[in-house]
Amino acid sequence: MIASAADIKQENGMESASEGQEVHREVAGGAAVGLSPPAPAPFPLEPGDAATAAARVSGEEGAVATAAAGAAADQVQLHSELLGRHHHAAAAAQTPLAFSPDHVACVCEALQQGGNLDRLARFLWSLPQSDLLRGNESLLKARALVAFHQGIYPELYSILESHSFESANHPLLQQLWYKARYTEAERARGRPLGAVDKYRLRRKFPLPRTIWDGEETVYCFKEKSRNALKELYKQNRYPSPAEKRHLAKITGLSLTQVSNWFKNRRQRDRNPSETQSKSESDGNPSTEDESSKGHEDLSPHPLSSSSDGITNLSLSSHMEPVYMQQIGNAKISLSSSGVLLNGSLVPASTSPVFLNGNSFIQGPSGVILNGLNVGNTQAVALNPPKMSSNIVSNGVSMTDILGSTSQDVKEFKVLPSSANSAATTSYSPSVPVSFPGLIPSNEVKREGIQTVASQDGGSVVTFTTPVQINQYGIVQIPNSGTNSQFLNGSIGFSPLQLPAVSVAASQGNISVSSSTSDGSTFTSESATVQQGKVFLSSLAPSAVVYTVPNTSQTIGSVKQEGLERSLVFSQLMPVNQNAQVNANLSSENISGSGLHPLASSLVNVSPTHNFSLSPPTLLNPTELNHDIADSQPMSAPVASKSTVTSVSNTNYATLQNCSLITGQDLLSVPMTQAALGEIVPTAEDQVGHPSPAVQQDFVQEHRLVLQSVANMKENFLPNSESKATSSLMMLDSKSKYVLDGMVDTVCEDLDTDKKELAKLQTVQLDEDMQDL
DNA sequence: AGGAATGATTGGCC
DNA sequence: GGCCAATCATTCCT
Repeated sequence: MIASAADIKQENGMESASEGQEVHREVAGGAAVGLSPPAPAPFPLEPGDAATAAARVSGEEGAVATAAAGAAADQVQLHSELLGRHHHAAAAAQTPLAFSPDHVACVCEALQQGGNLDRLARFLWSLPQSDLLRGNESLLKARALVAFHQGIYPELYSILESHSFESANHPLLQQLWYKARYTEAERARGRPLGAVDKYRLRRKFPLPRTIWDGEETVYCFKEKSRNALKELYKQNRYPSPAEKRHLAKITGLSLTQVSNWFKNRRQRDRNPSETQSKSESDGNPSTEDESSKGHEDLSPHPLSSSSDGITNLSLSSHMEPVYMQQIGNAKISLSSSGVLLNGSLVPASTSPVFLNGNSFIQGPSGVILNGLNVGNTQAVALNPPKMSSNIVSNGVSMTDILGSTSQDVKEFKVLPSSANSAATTSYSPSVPVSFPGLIPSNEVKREGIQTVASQDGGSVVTFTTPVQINQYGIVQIPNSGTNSQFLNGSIGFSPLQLPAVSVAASQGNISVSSSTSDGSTFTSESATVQQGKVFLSSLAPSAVVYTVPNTSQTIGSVKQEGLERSLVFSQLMPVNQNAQVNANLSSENISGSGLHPLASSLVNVSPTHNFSLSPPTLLNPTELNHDIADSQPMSAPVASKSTVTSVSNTNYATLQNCSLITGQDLLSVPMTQAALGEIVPTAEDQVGHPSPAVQQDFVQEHRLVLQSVANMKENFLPNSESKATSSLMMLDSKSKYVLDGMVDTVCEDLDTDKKELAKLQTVQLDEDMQDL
């Protein structure tokens, strides 16, 4: 058994859990079964028990079980009973399934969550061979668990190596892998293994790429995480709690780990004699201490960028940062000489800030957008051209987002990292996004100089003309560097604050308006893209499409009002006032380890953030002919601290697939079965949208809905076709996760050579429940 | 195996 | 609750 966090770390190189409680919970949970000493011999299998097993799971875990899970279990019971009668007959293999593979997967998940591997084994035993061979990931995972439990390690290795698992399942499977190796070695040696022994075993038996994103770790920390820490350390040796949280989220580390890192770092810098590794220290003491205070005020995410495929440009009006999501692979170059975004220096030349399509942290001089803030309100790109491993899995660093791409069409995994790390929802479309052409090489020019002044004393970013969006979707803001200001003692740019920008897309047109929501001093301007061109025109300040209401609420340790609040939106979604999106993938609230590793495929969505958008005046909802019938009022408070809404468009078609949400409407999140996995596209160009499993508790109070509006096509997308379907699935009874819905959106663009897949809108918000 | 590098923990202080 | 110094434990390299 894992006895300590260190052990966890040991067992799973990818995992660095510092929070002992979480670790133990993990051990005590689903993983506990898997990690317990394998049964010496296969337990008697009684096919008839499979039903009871499944049923009992839902019953025993009734406290958290959902009706859906129960129903599934019932079905399983029926099925199992049926199979049980005929199991030993040759006909068993031909016995038609009483339920779909999804149901089977659901039951597997439920049984795994329940921790009863014996029953799981019996259930697997009861399944027809054809099902077992089908390759369902949940089934494979279940088989791996059973193999481990039964001590059939060769089979375990074979399973793990034969299928490329979703990254959400990696932590668990990695533990199985290592634990099996350890156990084998222990048996061979006849004595317990020491730390060094285990380490050597890990080196000897590296994880197969099927359960590992390939990202190397050094001392348990991934290099990207380390770089992010170093970058911030250079700017600020004493990050504020908010910054730490953000950093924790972007790095996938726990808050404790981040704090420890800084603490150790400071200590070892103070005592160079102890450690020769002074090299990391930036040797710029002048920027060290004083920067922290200012940071705290400004750090909260003016500009954030999520990894692959999603770019969040924060255009904030004074206290209300707004994240605007870039499309496709668009890059935003703020200056030629590099930009320090809220405390992080971003050399533009060497460390491009990839908004939408690339990691925010790259290279040795990683890019931290908005300093630490990326994490807190981190938007999650759902439509990255290529998805990387997600941050969300237990103990898996969020920085994974930069990493591997799942082969699978859909990869949606949200698992809190074991140590309060950030949770991320990611969605990887199977179809590459063809961004070029999305925005015609025609210029998007912004003429005139716009100066943005922040009322809260924040940084001011002045854009000199022209702002251009080239054919590659790169937004170029010349001379921005010269106008940057040093804020908070930070070197480089202070948080980028821009007027709120509203974007409405219609039939290839993009209208962008920026204005102040609250009488801010920002000059209102609007940009309209028509037929490939973007026109920026001044608008009355009142003409705000996207604004974040001024709320004076402060959440958590964030003292600055509005700083924690951020709105991330894409051109896709005009959102009206009162529309709220509460989607919080909170890792801190729900530690990955606290969750049963087995439930790794489930998505945690916890409510911590919501955003309120003021009604756009630029675009009249009626004009857009939006029709959102399924909208539901949200019970969540309108004003919350941090708000992150991320909607990603990666292609032109996506832009067209806009949804306008009116006042009381809810954003509906397309839910697919992430855990159960198989998204069945209805059309060739249809992209299944992985949907986060919403934490049940949260779902009750907050409905996160991403909704695609079909109506848009009439006005804007004559050729596009979108449809949304929703379904409710309950994934597992124990983990309290609910697959809230499933929405498949299809967008077909006839204007393009290739049909574009509609992208999933995602909302990821994350804020600590603890703060609440 | 030894030692450096690094993350985590402990106890004290403010 | 955060920071510090000291220390322990693990990771990594040789």
